[in-house]
Amino acid sequence: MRKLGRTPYKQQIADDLREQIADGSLSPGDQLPTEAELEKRYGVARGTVRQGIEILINEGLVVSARPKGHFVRERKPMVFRPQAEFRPRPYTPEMDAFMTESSADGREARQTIEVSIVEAPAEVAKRLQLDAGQLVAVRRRVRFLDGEPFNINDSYFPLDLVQDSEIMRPQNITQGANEVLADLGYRQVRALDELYVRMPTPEEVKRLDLSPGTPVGYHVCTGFTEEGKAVRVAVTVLPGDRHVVSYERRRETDPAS
Amino acid sequence: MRKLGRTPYKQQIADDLREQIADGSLSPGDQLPTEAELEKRYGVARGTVRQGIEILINEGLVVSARPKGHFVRERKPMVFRPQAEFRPRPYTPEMDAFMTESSADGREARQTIEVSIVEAPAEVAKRLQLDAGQLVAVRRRVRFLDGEPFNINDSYFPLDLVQDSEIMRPQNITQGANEVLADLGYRQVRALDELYVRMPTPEEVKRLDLSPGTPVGYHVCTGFTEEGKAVRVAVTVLPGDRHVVSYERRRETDPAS
DNA sequence: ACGGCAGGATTGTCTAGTCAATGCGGTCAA
DNA sequence: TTGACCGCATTGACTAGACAATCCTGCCGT
Repeated sequence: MRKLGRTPYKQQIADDLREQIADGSLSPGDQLPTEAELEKRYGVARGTVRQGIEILINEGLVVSARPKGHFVRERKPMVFRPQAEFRPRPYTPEMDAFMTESSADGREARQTIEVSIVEAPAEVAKRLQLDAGQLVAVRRRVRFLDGEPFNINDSYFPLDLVQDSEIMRPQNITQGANEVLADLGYRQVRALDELYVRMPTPEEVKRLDLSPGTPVGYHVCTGFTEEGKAVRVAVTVLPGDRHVVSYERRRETDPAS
Repeated sequence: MRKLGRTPYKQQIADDLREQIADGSLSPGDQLPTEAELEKRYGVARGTVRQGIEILINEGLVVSARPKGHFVRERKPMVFRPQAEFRPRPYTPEMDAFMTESSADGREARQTIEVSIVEAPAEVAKRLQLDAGQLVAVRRRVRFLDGEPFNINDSYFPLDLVQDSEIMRPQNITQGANEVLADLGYRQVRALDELYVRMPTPEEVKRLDLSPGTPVGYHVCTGFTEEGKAVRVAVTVLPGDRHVVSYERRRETDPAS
């Protein structure tokens, strides 16, 4: 029992369980066999079993609910549509066909808002074309659905633009921050979206109550006025298990047709 | 040394090292202290040290190069621009300001192509408005940059549309598969992009040679003709450590202005 | 009927060790 | 000089155990 050159036990355990999850013998929400059970079944030490399960946890397939056991993870993403701010119209009809499951219907929505003035983080300063250390206003929001944190949205504005405006008040802005900016003379007509895929920082894990093995989409949106001035940078952190990012595109500048 | 209620040692070790990575005392490419070294430094068993490092590996911050040691991971993402197929024009000028680092300049590009006819996977069938099990043509590509696998792109087409066309040949299509489809009378004018963020499957890990702790963006693009017929589903797997997804948007249907 | 408490099942943390696998550098022979 | 080989440092896999933490369940007393 001490020679290698085979696939490690932990890997085999992970593979077997993953297979069972894939083929449906274990459905989302089901409990996995207990560690003791697997220990017996495979004839290995508990530490090895745990390492096998650890693999699945880090793949986001399993969550542990101590001390009840390990469970197959459930995943129900919600649509995140960056375009909505410029084009609030509904999806193309074809969309419904495969997106009906992702809706916020009947769920209780809520958000916390916190406004402050900070030195622009390098990433933000770069996009707002400011020097490092210049001050910006930031509206930090955490959005909840049914009491669970759903995503983080931090919007940064050059301080001189929004000083004393409604944006500085830590309340819900009914007509939207973009409209307020427009009223101030900074209507955004273009935006650049960047989406990074990575593992969350510990801080994000805490703020969003993420379980291990949950990657996040890190969405940075920079809004520009007609004159090409960057007036807003919105950073959104989207837990991968709770979101689908969606865009619609149309062909432009047809060369033929 | 046997009472808990404190933060676990493994967590502390991970936190300390993460901190050092964040503040620059450990730069990308640097070697971490060896396990033996950390064992001594923290006065814990080697297993505990390993668990601490494991955390960072799963966060994508550290890679191990056995038996040389553990190293701080390097990350250089490349821009992925789904819009390019409909709008090959360059970025907005502002883009350069913070995207210059992400370019393929001077790197050797290559791809493998493999064409086959398969039963449509459920996910694809749904989007192509086919019944489960109907046949589709699929072009599977793995794209390499400097010999390293960079992303996977599988494009599915309803079999009856592309039968005997150039799309069925496992070669590079110089004018692009979309042009071939257009020549066949199925010009795409709209597309729907969906982007899921998740951990890779073991198969994806193998195909893309991903190191642990690398999440992927799972990009599904459905292309529609003028009549609203779905004629193409492209599934792209984007390793998070090697890509930024980018979109440009413009305000439409101005209500005011 | 109800509240609290004890015990049990289960996962979480950790120790102290063994042996395997691997890449690198240095030694030594051709 | 070159190539083969050996040893070493390091990480990888695993064992067998101990004790901690946590939630649930069922019992008991009021």
